Amino acid sequence: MAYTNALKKLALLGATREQIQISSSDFAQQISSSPQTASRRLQALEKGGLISRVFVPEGQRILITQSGKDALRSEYYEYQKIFEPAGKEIELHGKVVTGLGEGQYYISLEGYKNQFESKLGFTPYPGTLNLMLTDKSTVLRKRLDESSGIPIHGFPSESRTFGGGKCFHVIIGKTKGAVIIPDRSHYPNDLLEVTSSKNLRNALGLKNGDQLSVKVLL
Amino acid sequence: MAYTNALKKLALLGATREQIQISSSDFAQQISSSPQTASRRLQALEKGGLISRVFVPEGQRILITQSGKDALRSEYYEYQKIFEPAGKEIELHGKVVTGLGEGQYYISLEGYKNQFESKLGFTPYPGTLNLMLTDKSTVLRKRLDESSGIPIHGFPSESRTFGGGKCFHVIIGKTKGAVIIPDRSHYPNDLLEVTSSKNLRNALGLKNGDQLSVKVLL
DNA sequence: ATTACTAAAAGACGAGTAA
DNA sequence: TTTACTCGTCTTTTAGTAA
Repeated sequence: MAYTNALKKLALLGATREQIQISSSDFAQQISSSPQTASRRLQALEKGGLISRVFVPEGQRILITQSGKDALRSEYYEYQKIFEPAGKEIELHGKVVTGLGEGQYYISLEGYKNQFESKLGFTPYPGTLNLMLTDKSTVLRKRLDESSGIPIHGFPSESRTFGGGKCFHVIIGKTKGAVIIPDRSHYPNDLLEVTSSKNLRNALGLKNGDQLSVKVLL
Repeated sequence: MAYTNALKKLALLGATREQIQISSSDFAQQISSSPQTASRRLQALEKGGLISRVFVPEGQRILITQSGKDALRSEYYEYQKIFEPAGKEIELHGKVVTGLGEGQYYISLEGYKNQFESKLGFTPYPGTLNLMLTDKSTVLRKRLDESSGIPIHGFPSESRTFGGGKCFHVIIGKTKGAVIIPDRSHYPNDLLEVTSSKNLRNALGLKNGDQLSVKVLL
């Protein structure tokens, strides 16, 4: 994690999104160093797998790799933790959308329902409220991945095995509920599934497209 | 800015909010260094005015100063810029509140009105929509302080001088408008004043307490 | 136990140079 | 022009020691 500052500069130049073209001497100015040091930094970042490079006559084209982005993101999380009030809840914002209707099915299964009742303290209404998160909140939401939350265990049935997941207590205005995050690796990360003892759509008078913000308690 | 990592660690230990007690050797583990280096870092941070220290037999009590917090915040902003989509707009969220009624008065003054018309491209409705920002958005809003925005100049009148400020284009759902930020130093930073050509309350069917998110274009 | 000094070891830096 | 090597210098770190 020594060259994170150089990596940050590259990111600010847009290298998280697209290849940027830059020479060692240009980059030297960015990080206030000599071209030699700049060159060394880029070598080190490449060696560490944080960036990928292609050389062109005018310099090099640089793109930050996934693991580079991950490194930056974890730095970002640390600063978020510093400025997050109390550091114990995060606020997510999005608009109400129609879900896939899966929530209704899963929540009504005994294997899940019992766990929700004992671990969350309420019997979930059979049906979830789906929020399409804003870009900003999608980034924030990833912090839930880092937190263990309240684990919901999977269980086998006669025909198939139902996967596990985790949930978090959530407050929607004055209403209590929970966010459900399945362990499935390909779960869309801009979708937030919220459950409560009541039908949230009716209780809050929500319709598709309405904006809503929820406070997730870590 | 060399010891920003040590400062970050202190912040993560809670030293932005309260004095934390720590010894050099404890801190050494936090920053993966020897106690000597840890000690020197703390000295350097103190010398730089980023932290204040009180010595106790078991070690020292450390609190991050305002200028230390500022340094951290500007780091935070940089990471926000990286993960902000397109990096050109920020999303603020808050709830509708009743303003002081000042907006209505000021906007109708010729000296301001003419500037709004020429610089924003619309004639503002005499009256502003006031948003009480969430904690999260209050932090985000500070990025507007760093950006120059569209300057609104102050002007003298017969009786008094009217101060200047700046504004930013803003999108509320599908409606265009502008955020107005006066230069006054004691302007509350959790309040966002939004204007548009229409009466936003009526146009969007808003009432006090309603949640609303707006996209501010930097 | 601390903090913080001094001095040896390690590491990083930039100038010069080759490709 | 590049990138990236070597090499001498300077900075930073750690170990040891004192207070």
